[in-house]
Amino acid sequence: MSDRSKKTQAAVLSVLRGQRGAMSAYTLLDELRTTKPTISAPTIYRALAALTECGQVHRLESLNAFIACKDSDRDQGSILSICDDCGAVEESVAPDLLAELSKVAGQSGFAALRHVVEIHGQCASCNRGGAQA
Amino acid sequence: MSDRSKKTQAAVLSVLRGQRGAMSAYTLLDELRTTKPTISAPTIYRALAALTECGQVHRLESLNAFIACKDSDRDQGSILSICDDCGAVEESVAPDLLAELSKVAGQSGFAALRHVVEIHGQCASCNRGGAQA
DNA sequence: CCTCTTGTGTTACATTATAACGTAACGCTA
DNA sequence: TAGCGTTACGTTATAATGTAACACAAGAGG
Repeated sequence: MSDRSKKTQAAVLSVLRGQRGAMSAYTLLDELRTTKPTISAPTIYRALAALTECGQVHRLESLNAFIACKDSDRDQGSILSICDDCGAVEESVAPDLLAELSKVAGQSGFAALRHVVEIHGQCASCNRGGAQA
Repeated sequence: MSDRSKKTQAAVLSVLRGQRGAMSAYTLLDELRTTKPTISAPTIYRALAALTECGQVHRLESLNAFIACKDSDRDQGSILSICDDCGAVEESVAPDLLAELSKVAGQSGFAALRHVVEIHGQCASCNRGGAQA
């Protein structure tokens, strides 16, 4: 993961950080191609995999999209709140709750390794302001 | 949703019920084509949408796959435990926990409408038996 | 039987994701 | 800086997932 890959990852991260919401891999690709026309889908996916692995990027499973991790909640499972109106995503950290989830699943002997917790709804401003279709 | 659609949905549900784990839409399609060769992807997706809507089928967002709802926990959000080794999926119901999740997200004014809670790990038998790659 | 509604099949395509492989860049050692 | 091994990249190709649009057919109701 030496240097070139770090540069790719940095570029990816930089684009993601410049977005208010989540981006699909191909939107990201289009964006990156404006500055680096030869970049390809596999490269993007490799970078995203590495960034997700080390907790700097979250994959939104329910959107097939990606977002830069805002806080330093690396390696702690996050709770992601997704506004279905404006696309904004908030991160929350609540290790106790995730532990509770593991416990519920564990009642049958299930050993939890990774939590996917995504909450769809309306963010504060969309909720207040009424529908912003 | 009259009659024909119910038959399609019943067929889809029947196939899903015959599976131990989750199925992708296209696996389902292949399966259904053994008895009804003309059935098409859009039809499958329409049926899955209706069944998901009314709580008889769960969509596994992190797998892009579907599974029949086992219990009568309709319309209550489910916690889905997915065994990464054998593909088995367990459902748990814990309304209190989902409410807690809503509360955590709600701290910023977010209004939760739908919870996606999927836990990856190992089921009891895979965990006990060691890796069954 | 005729018509209206509704779901279907078809076609076509968009979107998301990855396998495979040769090559170019890098990093190290001397 | 030359040589060499490693690693990530670009390319190509394709797999997998999902949906828009539209004409047609099946069933419901008069």
